[in-house]
Amino acid sequence: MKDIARHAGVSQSAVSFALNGRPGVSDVTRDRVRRVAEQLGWRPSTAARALSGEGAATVGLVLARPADTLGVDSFFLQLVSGIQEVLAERHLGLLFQMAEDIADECAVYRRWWAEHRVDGVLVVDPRTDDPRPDLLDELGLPAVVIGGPPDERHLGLSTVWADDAGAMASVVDGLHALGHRRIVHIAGLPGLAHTERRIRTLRAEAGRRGLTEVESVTTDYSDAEGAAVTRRVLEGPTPPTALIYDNDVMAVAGAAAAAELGFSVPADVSVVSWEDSALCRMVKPWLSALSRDSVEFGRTAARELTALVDGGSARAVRVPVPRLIERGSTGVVRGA
Amino acid sequence: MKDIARHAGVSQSAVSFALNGRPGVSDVTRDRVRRVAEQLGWRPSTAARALSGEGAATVGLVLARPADTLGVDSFFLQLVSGIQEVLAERHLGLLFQMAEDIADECAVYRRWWAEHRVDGVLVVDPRTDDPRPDLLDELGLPAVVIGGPPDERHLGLSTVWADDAGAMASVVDGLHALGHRRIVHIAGLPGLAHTERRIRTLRAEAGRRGLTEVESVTTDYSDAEGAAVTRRVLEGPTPPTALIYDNDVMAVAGAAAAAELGFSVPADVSVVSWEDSALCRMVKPWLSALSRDSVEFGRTAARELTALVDGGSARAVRVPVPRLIERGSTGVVRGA
DNA sequence: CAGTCAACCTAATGCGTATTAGCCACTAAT
DNA sequence: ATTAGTGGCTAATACGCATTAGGTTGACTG
Repeated sequence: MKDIARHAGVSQSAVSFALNGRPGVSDVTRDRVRRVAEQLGWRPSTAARALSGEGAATVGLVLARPADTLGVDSFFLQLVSGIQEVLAERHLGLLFQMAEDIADECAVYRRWWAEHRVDGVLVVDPRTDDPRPDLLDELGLPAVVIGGPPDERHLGLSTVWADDAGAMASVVDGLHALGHRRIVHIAGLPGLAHTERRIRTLRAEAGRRGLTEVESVTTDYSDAEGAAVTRRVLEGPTPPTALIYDNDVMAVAGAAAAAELGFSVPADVSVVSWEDSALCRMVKPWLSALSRDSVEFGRTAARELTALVDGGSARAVRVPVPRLIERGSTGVVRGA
Repeated sequence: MKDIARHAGVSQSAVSFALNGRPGVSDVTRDRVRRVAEQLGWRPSTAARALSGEGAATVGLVLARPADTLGVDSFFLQLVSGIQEVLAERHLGLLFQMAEDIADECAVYRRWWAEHRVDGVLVVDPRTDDPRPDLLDELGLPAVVIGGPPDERHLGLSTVWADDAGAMASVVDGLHALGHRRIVHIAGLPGLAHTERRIRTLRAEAGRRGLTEVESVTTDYSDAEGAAVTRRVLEGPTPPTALIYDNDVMAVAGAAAAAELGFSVPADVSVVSWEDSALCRMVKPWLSALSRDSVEFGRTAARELTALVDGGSARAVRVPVPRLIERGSTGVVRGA
């Protein structure tokens, strides 16, 4: 800015006013300054900006998954892609960090806050009994919880969520209509909020219909556990006729395991994946899956966070309920 | 620091000396200051640090892939996981950005550089005729090219690479020993450096053995193109007996396509995937794959970048050649 | 006992930006 | 004709840290 001021023959303050659209300089001076700045390829130093109270122009995202459980995943990159799209427009940076566990993640938030490194954070994989909302509220760090249930207890936190309960109800509806009475839900990690929500809803829906042979089993989302649980339940005395998997990886692995045991999909057992991706179309038959727009999910979350950072008030935004794409893996119960 | 100074009864300078291990304060004072800092939960403001010449304590990574070609991927997250591990130790942040294309990516580097936002960058997906090394050299931004060939032309750039040529040679060796003479290589994106390297090596190896029915076909890495190319070559007059896929997604899709056409794997056609992941064990038979330690790859790259940022000189580091894991998808040629 | 030096500390400055206070010339209003 | 107001600018300050230049004390030396 010193250089620009010199070239344009004005003071640094005038340059600042001109470039930030503040009053205090004439239009001709403003234009001149802008041209010089352009020509010199000037960009404000984020450090200096941050130091003079403008915030860090950065939001944070930490992913707390141990490195070894990091498998094939399409959701996360798509989510980030959507987030980026919105952040890039506003020239906001995304600081990304991986953590070993939630405690580690909290430490990262604390550090970021103390270092004034981020203006806000995006929180993923909300849990039941999650310490993060409390912490972020305490720190006064604007945050958007992605995938969590609406949270009225924390006034600084926005929430972006899909109605898992509604989706689960519609899946059960569909399977029930096809004649399925014995359903097993191969769920994800036990501590996650949406896992518990789906399990609860499934139980409620089953109760409403008087279905007694419906259960949920939690896993670590891996193909190995997905296959193992599938084998276990199919080898039981009264095998289920429908399997609902909480992600695509387990669904594919589970379908393969079922085939190995001699169960034909969908004649003997129907399979539904709670995540749609290319994976679901790599096996025969193609898997029926709940599809959602993960990129748009990311966009929405980022938009909420920027609103919050700009001083807006927190709110809960609902994204469309995932839609069931019927493919070849679901059908009427044999003999029904 | 003002608060700490007040609490400890010394000047701000003394606090700075004490906390940064500089001489100029007695040991007792140093301890006292440190205790106070600890108690107050002090962390240096990155903005202020950066402003006073310490660098941004951040490195950048931009991924230039259009959002819609973002498919199932295990490599990238693992790479980032390794990168993080090293960066986190040194309390360096990772600024992540997605870009539409290489030009966009270059613009991001320019902006980051002008804004003093990063101390260095990690460059992925190097291309033949890549504009990025020139740009980064010109900007004087320390950089590590991940997966590129050693580059002596740019003195500020380190390179971390695996010997694709060696790996390709060993794969061809293996297939040749099994009796394969007609091999098709379903390659990745045409502009990428490693794609071209593998293609060149395959041609050279074929030439050395007098194999005339060996070819490479470039794709966009998607399951759709992987399957399409597979169908096309298998339906030709003299179908190949071995297929080498540049990633796991195409390998799986290709194997499925082959099966649909009535080709049995590996009796009629052998399949090798140039990327190992859970995917390769989700299909029957399990796919033989080239396995590499992507996490370690990331660690190495991050280590090189930190060395460079610390003022070290550029160099080319070779990571181990990917190893072929023989599973059920490769075998002797029928009738051999 | 004055002089020298080292140890320990404080004061002052700079980094690049935004902002606030102040200054000057000129116009409009009383 | 004086005053109040205003547009257009400059000077000065703050932000939080690192660093450099001083300054004070006490011990040690000749």
